[in-house]
Amino acid sequence: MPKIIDIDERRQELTDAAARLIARSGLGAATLRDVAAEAGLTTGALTHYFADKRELLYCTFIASLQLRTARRPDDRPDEPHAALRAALAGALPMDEDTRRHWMVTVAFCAEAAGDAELAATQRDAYRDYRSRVTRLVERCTDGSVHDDVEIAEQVIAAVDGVALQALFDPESWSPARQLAALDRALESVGCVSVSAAHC
Amino acid sequence: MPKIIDIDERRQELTDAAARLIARSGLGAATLRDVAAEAGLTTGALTHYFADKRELLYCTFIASLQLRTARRPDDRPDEPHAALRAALAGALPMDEDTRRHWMVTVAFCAEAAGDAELAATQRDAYRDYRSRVTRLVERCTDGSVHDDVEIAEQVIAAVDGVALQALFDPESWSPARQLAALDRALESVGCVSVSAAHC
DNA sequence: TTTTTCATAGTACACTTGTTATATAACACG
DNA sequence: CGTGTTATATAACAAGTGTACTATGAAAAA
Repeated sequence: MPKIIDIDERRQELTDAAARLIARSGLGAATLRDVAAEAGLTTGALTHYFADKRELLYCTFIASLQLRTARRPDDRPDEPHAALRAALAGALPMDEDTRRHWMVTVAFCAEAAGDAELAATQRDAYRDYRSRVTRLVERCTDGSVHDDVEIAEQVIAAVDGVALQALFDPESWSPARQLAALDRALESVGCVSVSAAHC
Repeated sequence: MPKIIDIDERRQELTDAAARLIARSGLGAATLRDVAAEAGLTTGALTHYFADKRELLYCTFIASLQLRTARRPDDRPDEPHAALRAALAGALPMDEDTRRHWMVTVAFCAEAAGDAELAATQRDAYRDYRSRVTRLVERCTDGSVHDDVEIAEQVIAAVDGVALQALFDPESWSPARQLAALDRALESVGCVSVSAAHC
């Protein structure tokens, strides 16, 4: 009867367009018309898939989060230290994709200030991230220490701090420098990975 | 001849109102009318002191930056390690003022995505911060090491990473926990301060 | 007191926004 | 081949935006 369309795919096209626009020109530039145009559609189609602008922003953040979490299942090393390093390196804004995710995150945070539900979403995303990294740390320490959570927090903080600086100063923060900072953080915490030489 | 008014003070009242509004309800809620009303004035007065909304946001960020940098000249310790620790602790969102500054910074970053001048401002602010912390680190290491800048970057990253997490999860990040994370970072970098006991 | 000059209020305007409603086009299915 | 259902486009709307303009008030200086 109806025109068959992959609704999830369409939604992702739209959230992708929103993310692209936010990263390129800021949150203020992400108007409904512009997002629709970026996706090659019009507001009519957009409102068909998202009730609000708020819902669009929410889904854009979630989609960007999943995109960063579940990408490149091929280069996921088995060795614990390498796995930890790879997971953390994936959060650094070294390419266009991770940069975009970071900009979406920042925009989301800026909007979450006055919105308790968005703020809770951001908080839970961080908690998930923390527990995931904690598991990776546990595999490294093999239960020999009792403060895996603290270690995870420390390396997450190191990575996010570097990311925040690198976002607006890519000249000072080449991918190599970002990785070097990550390795320094891993080293000073005792979870040294394989040397950075092979990168 | 004219009505004499402290123009700088007025400007600060307005940027304060803007910062308060941004921190409370997000950047989107910081409309010119609302900012003026928050300061007890009207848009007429606001446009008398700031040409644009952009200039208002810019000055709000700068003012928030200076406010955080140059506050409490009394509790600035002389001992190098304590001085470093105090400077870094001042960046943690442990009270309403620093929380506000962080929210303003996030909002500024979200807007700076599409504005090269704002982005450059954010970048330079970070560079200033980095060189200031580097000087404090130098006083700690006494020239015994050659990578003071790397150490400074590492502790800055640690602090900012914690701040970012603490912003939207204050339940998990009490001031004590934030300070503990800072001390852990200082310890693992070799710049241990006086014990956290006296705080 | 009078004059001058700026601070501020108030208001109007042009524009953009998010949203809603309506019309058209496309396509699966009987 | 209709036909009904849905995707999408178009258009209109009301609200709110930043900005510009004008009028008023207040106070310092003459």
